[in-house]
Amino acid sequence: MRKTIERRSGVALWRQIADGMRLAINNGDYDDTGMMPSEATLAETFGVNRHTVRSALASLADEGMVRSVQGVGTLIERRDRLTFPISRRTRFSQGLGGQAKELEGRLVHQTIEPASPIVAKALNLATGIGCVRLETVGIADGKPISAATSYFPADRFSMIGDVYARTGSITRALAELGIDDYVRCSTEISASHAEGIDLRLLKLSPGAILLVTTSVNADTDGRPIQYSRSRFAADRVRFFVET
Amino acid sequence: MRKTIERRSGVALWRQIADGMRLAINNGDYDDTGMMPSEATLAETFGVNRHTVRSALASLADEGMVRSVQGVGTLIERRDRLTFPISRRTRFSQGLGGQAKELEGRLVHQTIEPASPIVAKALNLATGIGCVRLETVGIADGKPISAATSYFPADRFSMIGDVYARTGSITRALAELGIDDYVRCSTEISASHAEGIDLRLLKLSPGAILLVTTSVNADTDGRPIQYSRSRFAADRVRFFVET
DNA sequence: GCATATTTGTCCGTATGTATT
DNA sequence: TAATACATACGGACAAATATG
Repeated sequence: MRKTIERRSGVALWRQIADGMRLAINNGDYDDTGMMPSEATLAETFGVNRHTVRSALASLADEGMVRSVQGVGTLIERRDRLTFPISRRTRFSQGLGGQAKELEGRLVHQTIEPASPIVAKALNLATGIGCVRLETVGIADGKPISAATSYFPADRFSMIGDVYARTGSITRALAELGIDDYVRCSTEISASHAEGIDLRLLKLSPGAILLVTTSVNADTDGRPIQYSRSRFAADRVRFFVET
Repeated sequence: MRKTIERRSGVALWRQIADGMRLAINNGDYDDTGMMPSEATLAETFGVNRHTVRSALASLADEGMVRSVQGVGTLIERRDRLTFPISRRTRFSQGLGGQAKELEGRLVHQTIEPASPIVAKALNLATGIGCVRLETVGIADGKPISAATSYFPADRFSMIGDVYARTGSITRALAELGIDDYVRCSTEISASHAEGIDLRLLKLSPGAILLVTTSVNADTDGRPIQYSRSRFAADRVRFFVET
């Protein structure tokens, strides 16, 4: 199978090749052997010089995806894409049963600020009403999966940052604050290149892709309680919508 | 607002900047004036030379996003990210009401082939049963939005390729073949870099992002009739899930 | 019409990164 | 490892088109 590599496109050949190989690995293309083809074979496949393939493999090795062993070949170290169900009952920490051994939510930052027009509309508040903003990172088996910015009405949830920091879960934090149950109203999904702080929070390399969800959760009375924008490392997750 | 541009990352600065500006345009950041800031301002914002900004703008002009006029500035020509609802009633040609003037489905290729294990499982058939495979492209206002590979059981839908080629719509093609109504059972969503034929079909440049959906449609009796893998140009669409 | 500031377009040269042989 | 070719990025200077008062 001959891959398409474009020159003079503003993307270095080695990066295009690295992206292609990462895709193939996550796709399970090399699952039978657990190894990459030889550098010579890859160079032939992509139609480039072996040096260029080596640059691509070095980049993948850098992010822990593969490991090259002299005299043996290039071993695949990691291949995993978690499946997140999206439904009325969507929670970060549930629905992943068995897919990850350890789940953790970490509070990066919290502030109280007046609601912007967008946040106000989503939470059904007047613009300028105080909101708690949480910056959080979701971690599965020690690997950062998502970075999220969440807004809660400050009148009802002024303490949620502290509780979340202690419990590591929005669901548990809301439970302590009297919300036994809540539902996902809507989810908007898009994709973009990772930028700025997300590169660092999610330990991504430039050019990496984010799956971005914008969602609203409401209590059982239908009152909005949380507006979030979550950025998922696209090569680690997929979403599943049952309709 | 200072954007993060990474050097020595394997992605040319002008491309990172072009991607950032495309994102901002689609995000509506410049809607008040309908123009980009001056090249000098952009160069300052991104912390690069004006020539580099010009390369990025040239690339955006190339894809019809902006148009530069000497002495005036750089005008925004197009700003569009279609919102696709995902629900039990998901169809390409519906739910886009008003978002695009002209919608079209084009048949690229069709074959009849035995069902692979994955296709067979999705369509609830035995492996090896004949299936019609359609390669299609969805076009809105003359711009390719999605490329899709669809499988239908050949016994019931052997003619669907021809009907689709004539009608330009899966829904209408199924209607002619006796399926008045059908529902979306499940949708899986992921994202990856565009590769190979998708670059050409969707007229994308390397490094572009795809939103990939894998879905199953069934008739009203619950029998699966269509299994599809659709690749959407991520900078032209978003998905919306109501739950 | 005129002068001036602003903005894009084009040219020069130089240094560095990328890819091949 | 070295030599080569090309793409990328920067800096500066000036021309051409447009907007403003």
